Amino acid sequence: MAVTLKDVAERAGVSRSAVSRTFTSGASVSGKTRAKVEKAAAELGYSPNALASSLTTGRTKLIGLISNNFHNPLFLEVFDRFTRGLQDRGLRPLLVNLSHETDPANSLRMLRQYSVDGVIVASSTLPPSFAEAFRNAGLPVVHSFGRYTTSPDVHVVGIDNIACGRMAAETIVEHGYKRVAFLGGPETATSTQDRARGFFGALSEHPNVTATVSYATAYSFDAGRVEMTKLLMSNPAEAYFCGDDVLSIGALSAVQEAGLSVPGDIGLIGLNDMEMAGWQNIDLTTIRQPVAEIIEASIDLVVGTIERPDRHPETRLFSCRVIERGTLRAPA
Amino acid sequence: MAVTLKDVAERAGVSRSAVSRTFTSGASVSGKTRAKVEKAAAELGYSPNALASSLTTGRTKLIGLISNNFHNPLFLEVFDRFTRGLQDRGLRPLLVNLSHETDPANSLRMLRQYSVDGVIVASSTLPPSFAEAFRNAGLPVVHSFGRYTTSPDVHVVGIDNIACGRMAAETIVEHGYKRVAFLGGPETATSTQDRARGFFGALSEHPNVTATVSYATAYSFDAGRVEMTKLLMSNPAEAYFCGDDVLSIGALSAVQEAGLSVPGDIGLIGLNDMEMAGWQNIDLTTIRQPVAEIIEASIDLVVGTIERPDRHPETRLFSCRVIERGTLRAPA
DNA sequence: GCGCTTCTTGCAATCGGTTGCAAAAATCCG
DNA sequence: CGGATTTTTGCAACCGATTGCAAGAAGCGC
Repeated sequence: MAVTLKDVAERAGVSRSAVSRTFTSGASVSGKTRAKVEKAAAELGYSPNALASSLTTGRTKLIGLISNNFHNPLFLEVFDRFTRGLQDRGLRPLLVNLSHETDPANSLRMLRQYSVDGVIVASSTLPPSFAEAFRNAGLPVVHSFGRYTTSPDVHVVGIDNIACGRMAAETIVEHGYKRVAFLGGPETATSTQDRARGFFGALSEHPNVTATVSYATAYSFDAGRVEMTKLLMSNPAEAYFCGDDVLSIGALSAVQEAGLSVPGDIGLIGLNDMEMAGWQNIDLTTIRQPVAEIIEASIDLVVGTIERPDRHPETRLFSCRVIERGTLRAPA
Repeated sequence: MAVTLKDVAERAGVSRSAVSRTFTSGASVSGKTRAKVEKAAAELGYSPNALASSLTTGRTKLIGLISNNFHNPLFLEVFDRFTRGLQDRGLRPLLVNLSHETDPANSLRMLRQYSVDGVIVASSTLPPSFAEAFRNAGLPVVHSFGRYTTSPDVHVVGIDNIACGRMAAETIVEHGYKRVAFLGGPETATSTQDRARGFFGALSEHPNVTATVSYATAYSFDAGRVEMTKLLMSNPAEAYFCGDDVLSIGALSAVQEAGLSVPGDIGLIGLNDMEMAGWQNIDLTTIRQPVAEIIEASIDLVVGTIERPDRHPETRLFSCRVIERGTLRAPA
């Protein structure tokens, strides 16, 4: 069925090596035979079998893309950019959906069976040990949207969640709020922990501002809505920094349902700047995470590590910035 | 670096064939050698190279998953379910992001290079010819969310868009609206064409209801918002059937910005029932597309066709149902 | 035209598996 | 226990490519 190297060689009247060489750049072939081969290949509709060649070259150009964030709308953009970015460099994403699994063993085995050249872990909730398992198995790996550590064992690309927490605090204070709060995601998520630390750290420099904290059970609309509904029942704060955008939108919904106005009665600021945050009927003030840059850097790093496997683990953090929309009142 | 069949064979003191056979189910191996092999394999941490074996078996267990819908939030759920469903059957999704390309040639070449066992085209906007190109190349293919045709050349799984259009019309009429309209996606999208046909077909049986039509430039929030803003400037209809949910939400935003009330002044009904439609601060009445069933059927069909390549092309349509929320007023 | 260097080319081994075949071993049965 | 049958096993060829090597062809300078 499929046309192989041998078919082309026979048709062109040359050896199989000659055909192979015309298709690998930098090999020595005369113009004459190259022409013959290309003609034959075109007539037969030949394209080389990448898997067979991977056997000898040791490169499959397959990249394992692992994620457990299939419910965060931001990740549709993440997958879009990853797949495009990888394709542009001639790499193919082999997608692994982690769902509720947190043990790397299965994914590791599977990705090794397919001899992926490298692995990208795209998740803001998986622990550093997850990505490390791949590095320990000798696979180039990058943890995107991962936690910042001062001495990483694997490449990490993402944002400085502590700095983001600080930025949120300062923004809220600048807007004149005095009684503020952090409405985090799950308390076990490292991103929530870091954002909380930054948030309260910055507030400690503003003794006239009081702050409280609570945690939603998930980074989800419902969790945000439920938690905010609860908060509204007893003396809520004037402004909330929410763990992420989808949580914020849930909280926003709760506030509106309670008949209160945003930002008049209650201010909100989110984090991510996912697409829906900009929808005019949501209009969420938020902190933008530079997704495109994070993904570009992740791909660069994994490619770089494939080329130089001993490359030293590196952390690349990108700075975020506040996107002012309609859920915080005008600055004081 | 990697441990191979040969290493295991040597360690276990058996032939390479023996090792291979212990790892392929249904092969003849005695309990004794199997035990020796498994022990050696475990000690060495061996797992067979799927790509190498694909050379002789002709099966890679790789499935090309092609899509160009990386901006429709519904597709995050689609990717979630596809990747999980494929994984559960031991298949691996090789994701292809079509972006703005509509020529199958590149994807086809690439997927053949990787000898995928089958292809799933997940797109509501690509023409039937796209999927057909794969079938013509001898690859098992299923078009998910594709257009219904009476004599398909490839498997198609999706919904009956004409029936959905009819359902939307009848729902709007039952709710007592007399001046209604269809706000479609791009006029070139087959899904929009079919929904329009069903919508106006059903309305022709209600001579006392007047209907108009217009088209947004894309299935997107902005396009919906822009088009609705325009419509509101001159004698808008009382209720709109919008091409899909994200378009509907854009339209909803435009109506709210104009200071009109939904469903009091203007009614809206969407299509898809994506997650955000159920968010309480959106609360969109819409027609639910049974995504889970569509994806299950798609996977079944592609697997079935891999097993029996001559299988006759089949169309599987799933019925939709109205999800009543808050953007249509109570029935008359 | 000759000797030398530089390019091309084909052979054959190899990558990591699978599988048909025939020999060897184990099992069955009377 | 012996012969027939069934199971297990290893050999060797093969899947579709790449690549080191040595031989052959071309190109060079004089």
